[in-house]
Amino acid sequence: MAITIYDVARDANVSMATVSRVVNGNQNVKPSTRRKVLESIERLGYRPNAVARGLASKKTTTIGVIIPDISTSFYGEVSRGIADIATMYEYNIILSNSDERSERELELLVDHLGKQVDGVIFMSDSVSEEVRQEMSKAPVPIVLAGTIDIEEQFPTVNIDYEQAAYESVVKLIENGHKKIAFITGPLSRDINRVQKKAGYERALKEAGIEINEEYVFEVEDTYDDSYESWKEIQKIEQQPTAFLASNSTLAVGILNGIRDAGYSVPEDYEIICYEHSNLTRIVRPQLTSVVVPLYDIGAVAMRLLTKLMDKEEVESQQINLPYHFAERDSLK
Amino acid sequence: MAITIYDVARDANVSMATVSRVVNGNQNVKPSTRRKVLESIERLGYRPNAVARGLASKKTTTIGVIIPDISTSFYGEVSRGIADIATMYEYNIILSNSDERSERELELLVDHLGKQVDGVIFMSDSVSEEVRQEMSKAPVPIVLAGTIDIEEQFPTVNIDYEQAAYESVVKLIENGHKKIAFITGPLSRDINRVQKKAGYERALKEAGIEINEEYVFEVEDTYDDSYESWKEIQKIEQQPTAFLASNSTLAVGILNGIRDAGYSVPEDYEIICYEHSNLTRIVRPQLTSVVVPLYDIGAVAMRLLTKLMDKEEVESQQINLPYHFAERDSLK
DNA sequence: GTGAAAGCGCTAACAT
DNA sequence: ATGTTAGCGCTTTCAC
Repeated sequence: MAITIYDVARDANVSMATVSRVVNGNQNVKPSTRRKVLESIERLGYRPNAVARGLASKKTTTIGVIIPDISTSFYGEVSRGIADIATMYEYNIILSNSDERSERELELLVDHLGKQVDGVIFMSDSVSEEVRQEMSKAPVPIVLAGTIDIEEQFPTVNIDYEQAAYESVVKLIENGHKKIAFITGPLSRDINRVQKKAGYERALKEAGIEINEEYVFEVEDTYDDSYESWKEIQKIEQQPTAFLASNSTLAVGILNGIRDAGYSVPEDYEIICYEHSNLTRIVRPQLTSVVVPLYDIGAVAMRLLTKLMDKEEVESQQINLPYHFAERDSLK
Repeated sequence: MAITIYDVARDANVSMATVSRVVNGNQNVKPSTRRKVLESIERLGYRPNAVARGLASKKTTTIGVIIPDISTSFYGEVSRGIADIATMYEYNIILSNSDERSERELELLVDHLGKQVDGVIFMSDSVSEEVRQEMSKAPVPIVLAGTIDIEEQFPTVNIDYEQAAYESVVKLIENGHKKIAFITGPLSRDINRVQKKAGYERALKEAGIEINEEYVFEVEDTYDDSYESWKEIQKIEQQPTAFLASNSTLAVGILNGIRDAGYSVPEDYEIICYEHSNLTRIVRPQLTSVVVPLYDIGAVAMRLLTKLMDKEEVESQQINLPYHFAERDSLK
């Protein structure tokens, strides 16, 4: 059996309460008794039991993180931002993958809440109705990171994807393009449909360019799917001459499709994309992109959550972080 | 205040013990009472408190995962393997990043153990003496994943990196190379020094090729460092003609260095590497590589941990998974 | 098949 | 400054 607070109390000739006080850094302890207790703790090798502490105090210093897939560079980077700030505020993280299955997200939410987490950071490409309901009933704060909440009901940290798409397409238009394609993951996801596609369309509309649904390529969010999609794109009679890709993986798929077919970027086609990894710098030509501050999205979301858990006032619950363009070689 | 087991008991006119039994699927409950209890649970919206359960039962159904950096593709993939098997066995994961700082690893170990995890999966590039001691004292099983334990003290899941390096270099030798370089992350890490470099040297020795320390390039484990290292390599009077890279990121750094300088792969230089991401398929030419089954390493480690936690017999504590070569275009 | 009761190890009033 | 005590919500003997 492990050493408990009771063993320490007896060894140091004080009460459990006093031991608890020194362990928790309470100032109401005489320096000499503190020393005595610390010595007993050291000698016996006492380690507080966080589970017992959690039950008694109703705080676990643990938060839940529900994420689509930790093995992607996008979510890996966001998670690191979350984790670093969590460490700073001495929270542990329970991390679970949802694969964006709403049903699984629901299970995980219930599961994490059952573990009495003090807060939750939720990531997904859409917030389903059932998930929204469960989150509404949650007894602890929840922050969305890199996740669109069309109802703006929950605290959220993002960039303005719509504006970024708009500005990207404006660049392409300024370079003389009129046949601009948008290659994206599933449009069932709010982030793709309500934000990125909307910005793409706004730029076209503003330039008086007719929106052509044939130029919207909806694929699975994988390199291979994007690579294959090039074959479809080539079949179109009115070939697009420029691409906005909704992430670096898709952009690289198209890029390789183009180059393996013997064409050149940016001479024959220009490409711009959202950047979610260093892939954009690794390929040739390097890709001009919207740099999404993934780490910061995670870090700021976690910081916001700490404030919410501490019941501090927060000015804004819907945070949009700045982004910038990395001008590289896939635009002329 | 949330609904407790006591509320359910009263509502269903049974004792707490009975509620506990139906919640835990104990068969010693009459179907009719079970139904009654289930109905109360449903109506009141009762959710078991896992913290209280953990305190009473001394099992938290949570494991600790200590990982260098979740934002790398290597560890992201391993983690996913761990997480999927953990889900299967209904364990949650507390995930923490150590950045491979031994001091931090120690803190995390103590921290996770304090949270009463039922087991730990530990990843690092070496096992320091202090960490080894703390792990030895741990009251729960610990499994190392993708991590070399030179003392073979702890259960471990890996591939035979030494043999893989050996076979890789043999391929290069068979292609006529005698000046073969090894580009690697810090040699302070056991995995690089004791395994990969050793295999590299064994192949050379066996072929009667003199080992030249000038051909061992030790860099930080980043794309940029590897890319820059090419400039150093070029200064050598006796240029190497082939490379073994200890991971895909370093391989791509060298590859781009070579190509940006106007040389060709595989015509001027050949490259082979350990594959830790799909980068090898994305770059041109695609890289011939040793495919490391990262997901499986995580999955098997977690499966092994479940057996250990259940005190099942396990035949072997040191598991080496199979690997294979992906023959692509960076070798002639 | 079901209930009573004693903890699990700690925190947090409340006394003193 | 320190001690006493009542829980926190559950599991787990042990009776019946």
